[in-house]
Amino acid sequence: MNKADQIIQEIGERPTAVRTAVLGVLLNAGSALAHPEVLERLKNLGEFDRVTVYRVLEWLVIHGLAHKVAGTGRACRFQATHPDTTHRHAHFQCRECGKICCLTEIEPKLTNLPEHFTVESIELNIKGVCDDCGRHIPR
Amino acid sequence: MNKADQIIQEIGERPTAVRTAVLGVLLNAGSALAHPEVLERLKNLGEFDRVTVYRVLEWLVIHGLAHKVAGTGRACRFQATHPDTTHRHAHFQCRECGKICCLTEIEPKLTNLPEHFTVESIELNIKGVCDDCGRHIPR
DNA sequence: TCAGATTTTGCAACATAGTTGCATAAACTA
DNA sequence: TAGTTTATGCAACTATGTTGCAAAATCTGA
Repeated sequence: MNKADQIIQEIGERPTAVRTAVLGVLLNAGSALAHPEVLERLKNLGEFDRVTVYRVLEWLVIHGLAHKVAGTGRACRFQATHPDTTHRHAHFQCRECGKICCLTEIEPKLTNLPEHFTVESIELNIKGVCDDCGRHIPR
Repeated sequence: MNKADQIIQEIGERPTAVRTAVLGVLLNAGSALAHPEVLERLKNLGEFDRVTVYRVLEWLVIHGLAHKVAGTGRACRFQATHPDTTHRHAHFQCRECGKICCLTEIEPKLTNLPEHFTVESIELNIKGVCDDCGRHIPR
């Protein structure tokens, strides 16, 4: 059975064709994908409506199967939540290629947080130049 | 003389009417403002074109007089850089009222960053419920 | 397994956020 | 003050995302 299918069934929700396909795409991607990229990769798997894909991406986030990352551009990117990524981890976005990836080794530490704020999530976005681009592009 | 005017002159750039007005709005705001909010507040100061305001906001960022914060919505928010805010600081966005404010007391610490990534900026976004909303809205 | 209820999908239209090209206006320089 | 550069305003456009609604798919209980 499909990995994506399995994950959706495990949380007791309906593994429809679109959900399975979208989650599958996210699981296979090495980095966070923007909506157009997801749509592009779905073309190999069938015809899916862009609105439905938007809704499925939101659905995945609500059900904790993916998370939304705000990058440098205007578009949000989505990434499947792997069991080993906790709620508190960092994303790295490359200025050159725009790729976003999880840096699981980094644990953002909060010190001196004002007491009257209730914290629900922490996002640590690091921007710079990634390994690949740093090698190819002399600076 | 106007504070905004002065700041722009100090960096050796032209303090035009729009630039002074926009920077003034950002300086007076307690939190980061999205483009429509800036436009709204500018109405008291005269008629300004929305495209020009977009361009001025970008201009302020390029010249280091403001910084751009990605919030939960799609719109970017802009905040005047105060002398006491360093390049590495945190933003807090309230889930209820959407307000974004700087938390200068927090210093994001990076540990275990992979060596092959060149870091240019670090953004620590904390989401939750702010002081005001936490008091008014029982949860 | 069928009828009705619920959920999901697809389509069209709309909304929001931001960009581009270009002509005019303002500011600067010699 | 004339010419050059820079900034602004307007219109049109692109990108990203949302809403309403009807049709299709799925589920549930008899």
